[in-house]
Amino acid sequence: MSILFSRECEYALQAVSYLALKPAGELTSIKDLTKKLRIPYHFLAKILQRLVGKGLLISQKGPSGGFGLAAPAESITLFHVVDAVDGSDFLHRCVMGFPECSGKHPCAVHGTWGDLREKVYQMLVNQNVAQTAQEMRKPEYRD
Amino acid sequence: MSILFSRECEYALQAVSYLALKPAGELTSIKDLTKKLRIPYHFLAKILQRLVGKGLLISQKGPSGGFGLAAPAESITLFHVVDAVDGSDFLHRCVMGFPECSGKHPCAVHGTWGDLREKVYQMLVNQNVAQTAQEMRKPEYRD
DNA sequence: TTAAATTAAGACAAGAAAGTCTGAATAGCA
DNA sequence: TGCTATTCAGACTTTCTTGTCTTAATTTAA
Repeated sequence: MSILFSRECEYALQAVSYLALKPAGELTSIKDLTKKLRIPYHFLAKILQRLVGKGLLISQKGPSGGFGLAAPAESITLFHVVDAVDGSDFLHRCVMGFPECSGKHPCAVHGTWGDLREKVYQMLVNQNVAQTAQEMRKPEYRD
Repeated sequence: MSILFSRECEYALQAVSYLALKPAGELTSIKDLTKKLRIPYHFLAKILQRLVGKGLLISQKGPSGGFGLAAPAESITLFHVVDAVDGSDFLHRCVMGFPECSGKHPCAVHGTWGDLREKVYQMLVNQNVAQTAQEMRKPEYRD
């Protein structure tokens, strides 16, 4: 299966949301993150490094080092994260996989899916990680 | 990446749509199907066999054998095909991958995604393969 | 009854995604 | 300085998906 985003992308969304919960400037170690989220340590490390490379996160080595948002949480949308990890091809591909499907040669659900896809896009663009962070305040995520 | 359905599922949707174009009862060989759709022969064979197993298609061996729909095209929806191949987990999973996300502990986009997902479901249920078959009448798919 | 055309079945291979491990680099601190 | 905690980088492994191949079974028709 495969629900819109790769596992890596889902992890990225969760991790960035968690970081958005911390005061700006505070760094969080991978160890801390894996304790809250249930994401394999080394896999998460790789994902965070990639997000640093994309400019979404900053990092610092050494004791009291870790990762933090590179910009205010309000300014980072879910789409920024998705685009950095999975890219945005899903906004263009035919849902039935027809290579010929396009505005000129639409498949049977081209229009319907196009509308829905646009709404998914709006959802991702309108939601910033300060908002999704609220999720992490729930009891399931507390120490 | 991963746009909602697996490659196998996309191929299944295309193949069933193509079969829906033929008069009821007429059988189509794998060779014929691969000529129109650009799907690897043996992979398509495997997919068709699975659809026979699921009761969506019928098959017959030997010369002039092949595959055909097991029911009237109007009665087979896209959802029947998707469910047979990929299952319907995508109707339940959290789009951000939070294991805890549910009606009781919704994530930030739980509601928004729930609405969109329901619309995707409606799209699949309301579209039968007689309708999607029309797509295949277009010049790109003619001999 | 034999030959040809087809599906059936399942082992195998290649590729991609997910996850693991190790060693190096860096930073803080005693 | 040297110790420790951390990220960085990349090779490696495992698992899943996608695709290929081979052989058997079935059907039709000459």
